[in-house]
Amino acid sequence: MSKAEILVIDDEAHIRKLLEIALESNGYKVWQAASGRDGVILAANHPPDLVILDLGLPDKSGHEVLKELRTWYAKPVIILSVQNLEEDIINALDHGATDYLTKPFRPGELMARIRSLLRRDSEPSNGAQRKFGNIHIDFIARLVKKNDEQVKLTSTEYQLLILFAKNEGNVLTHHYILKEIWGPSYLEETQYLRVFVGQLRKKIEEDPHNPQHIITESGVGYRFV
Amino acid sequence: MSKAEILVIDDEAHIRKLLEIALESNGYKVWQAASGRDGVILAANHPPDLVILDLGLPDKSGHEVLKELRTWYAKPVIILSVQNLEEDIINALDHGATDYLTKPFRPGELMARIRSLLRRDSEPSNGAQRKFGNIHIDFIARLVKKNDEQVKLTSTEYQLLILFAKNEGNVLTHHYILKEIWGPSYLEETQYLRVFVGQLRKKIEEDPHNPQHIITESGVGYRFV
DNA sequence: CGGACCTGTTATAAATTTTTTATAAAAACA
DNA sequence: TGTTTTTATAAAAAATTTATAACAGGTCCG
Repeated sequence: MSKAEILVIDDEAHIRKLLEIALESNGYKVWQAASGRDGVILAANHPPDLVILDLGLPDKSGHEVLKELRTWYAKPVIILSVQNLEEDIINALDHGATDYLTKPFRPGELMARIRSLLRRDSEPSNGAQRKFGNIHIDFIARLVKKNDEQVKLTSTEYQLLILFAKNEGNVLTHHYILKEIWGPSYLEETQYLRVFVGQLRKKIEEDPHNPQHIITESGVGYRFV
Repeated sequence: MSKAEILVIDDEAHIRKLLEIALESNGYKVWQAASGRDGVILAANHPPDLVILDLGLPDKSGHEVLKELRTWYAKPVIILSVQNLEEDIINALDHGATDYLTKPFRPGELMARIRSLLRRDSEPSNGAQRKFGNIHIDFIARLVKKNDEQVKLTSTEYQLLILFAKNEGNVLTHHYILKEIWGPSYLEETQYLRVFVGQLRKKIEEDPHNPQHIITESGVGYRFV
């Protein structure tokens, strides 16, 4: 694999410099933007493999940049923020952030996370398939198998499963799932989600009444494991 | 790390002098303000790493200064008070004070508290996950582990734990917790808190009857360590 | 056209969580 | 010490959230 390219969007010059040094010494190619506007333009002209985005930007809030990016950009976005607010984390994750660090952070930890995200991101593309216990997903063939036998999923069910698979282990909020699958005007249609989660469970769970893969987090959302 | 900067807001010149000597001899850079107004302005122009604030100020009460600071300032604020009024202390803690001392105080104790607060503030609070002894919290995955095994928390229990974790070591008053979790109209529902603290203890404490993490501060609130 | 299939919708049962109540235990206080 | 206040815990009732079935309407396809 050639050098992974990483875009840093941060208004603070010293943070950009710090990240530049750390990232380049780890073999990444680094692009930099000092404002949200520049960052979005740069990302559009030259899509990086990963974005590091500061929430506290001068021109537009990081949340806006994230939202804008996510209209077309699918790769990992790591959020930096001075705050350690659960609310903020949920909000950023709701809008598609992949990971989250609060300043001050240890560069070593950031590097570890970047490695993990890039690894995960390159996995499905080389094999284009992943396994979750007895569930096997082939992204190219758009095929799902449970215990080696093919499972027939409808379009919506498949999208839902892919979304879960991409976020293995994390809780996905109702709002986030609804926004991703049905669109932003369906945020309150939690019942759709229940119905489709039910259908998906019937097809991929060994015992749908006692799900091992799609775990419900009451009051919050679902978690895929 | 470069010198931590500490702002002292106190109208009594001899106290300021005492603190200046004590703090500088401990390697801190000291800023001083003799009035609440000056203190707020100084803090805004040059955000310090920690604020020491006297409650008995001539122009505006220390409570007002604290409130004003807290609209944008997130770092530790240590309250000084001549009186040993429980009410006053609780009020200050309710409004975001981090710790408090009553005059006369021993400089050694103040230094110890400052060290502890600054250390905590510069810790690798990566935001994504933290450890408190045998308790491990992953904010991204919204996962809590006790001794490496997953603990299932309800939404409210989790929020409560996060609030505690964010304020490790501080006393959180009943009012403050209730306001943060249930909202400002639940300030008097202390019983809710008792029930949920009990549930949380059952799940995360080794011995719930002899809690090591969630410590009761009778008459005041709880402290998470 | 008719049938199979999928999505969206509604109704209702089941499960979980929160709130309330009661009472015992512990701590603070005088 | 005895009294009062505060806290802990269990258990109930209430409220909320979730699961599931059923069905209407639309679409696709032969």
